[in-house]
Amino acid sequence: MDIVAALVRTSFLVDAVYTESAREYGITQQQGQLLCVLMPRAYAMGELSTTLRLAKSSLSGLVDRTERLGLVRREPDPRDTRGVLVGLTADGDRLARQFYDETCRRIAELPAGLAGGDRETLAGLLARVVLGNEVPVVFPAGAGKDPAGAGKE
Amino acid sequence: MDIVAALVRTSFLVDAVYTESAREYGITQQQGQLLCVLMPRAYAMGELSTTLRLAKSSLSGLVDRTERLGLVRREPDPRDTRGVLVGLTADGDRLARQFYDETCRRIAELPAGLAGGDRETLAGLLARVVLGNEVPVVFPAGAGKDPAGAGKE
DNA sequence: TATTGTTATACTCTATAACTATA
DNA sequence: TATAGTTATAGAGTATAACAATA
Repeated sequence: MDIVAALVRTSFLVDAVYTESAREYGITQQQGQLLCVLMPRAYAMGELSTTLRLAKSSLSGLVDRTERLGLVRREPDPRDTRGVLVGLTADGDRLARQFYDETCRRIAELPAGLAGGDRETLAGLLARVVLGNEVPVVFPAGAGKDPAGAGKE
Repeated sequence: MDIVAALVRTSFLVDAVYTESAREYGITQQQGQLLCVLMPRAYAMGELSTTLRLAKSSLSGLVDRTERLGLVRREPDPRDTRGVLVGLTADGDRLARQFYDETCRRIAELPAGLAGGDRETLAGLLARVVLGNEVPVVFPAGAGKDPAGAGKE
């Protein structure tokens, strides 16, 4: 298997786990991703649009639907009257942590067949790929409480 | 960056490249994936449903839309009167090869910052992850003509 | 005038449930 | 009765273009 097929099929696998986990928490993959991005802090719509690589109108709709679930909230941006800041509600924060922890747990199981040293090597190489390609932080490492089993590995 | 964040962010990155590439060929990511799966041979709807992890009605719609673009074709299954076989049309085969080659080229660029040996190591470790988790072959390695620059690496 | 964000509109994607036809 | 697919329906996701309000 060449590097391209390996990357694409790994991506497909991770995506399926992420989607399935979100589903079990009553949210969609996109909503889960939004919650994870917002875990450390509130974002302006424009920032979110860039981070999630979505057209701004697409993001408006995503925030609308997630707001309707009571998971995020729009607040005025004190530094720009035109803007809004999107942040987690108390419910959203609780769900985000649960979803994040559980999803970490499941994804951490994917390389279960690798020995500890190989997992370290894989993590290091992927980190270099990610950092070399300006990937926005859609999934913070070690945000919130230490996710079970995924903290330092 | 731990292994979980590395996997999720890599997945996000690969997904973005794949989607962008599809877009430039006038198709969606899902249609592109369908075309790639069908490159080696025709599939029954049920097989496709399993391979792409889609509900069968979701797949019916996807095939409908892709058929409307003239890229795939439904044919009766000679071995089961109830079933249909979905295969590429001549146009679909041509587009699939172009899309596949170009997408391979772009994804092969993602680990450009890694030395050849490190790329080999990464490919090997990811292959073990994929093979250890029963990922369907959504993106064949080396199907059709040798994709530029992604053949043996 | 440029930027921030929303609305209007039109697709695509997805799933569940009900259905048809064949095995 | 079980299986292969389709249809009906509903909602989520996405983008482009036009718009409102503020910088």
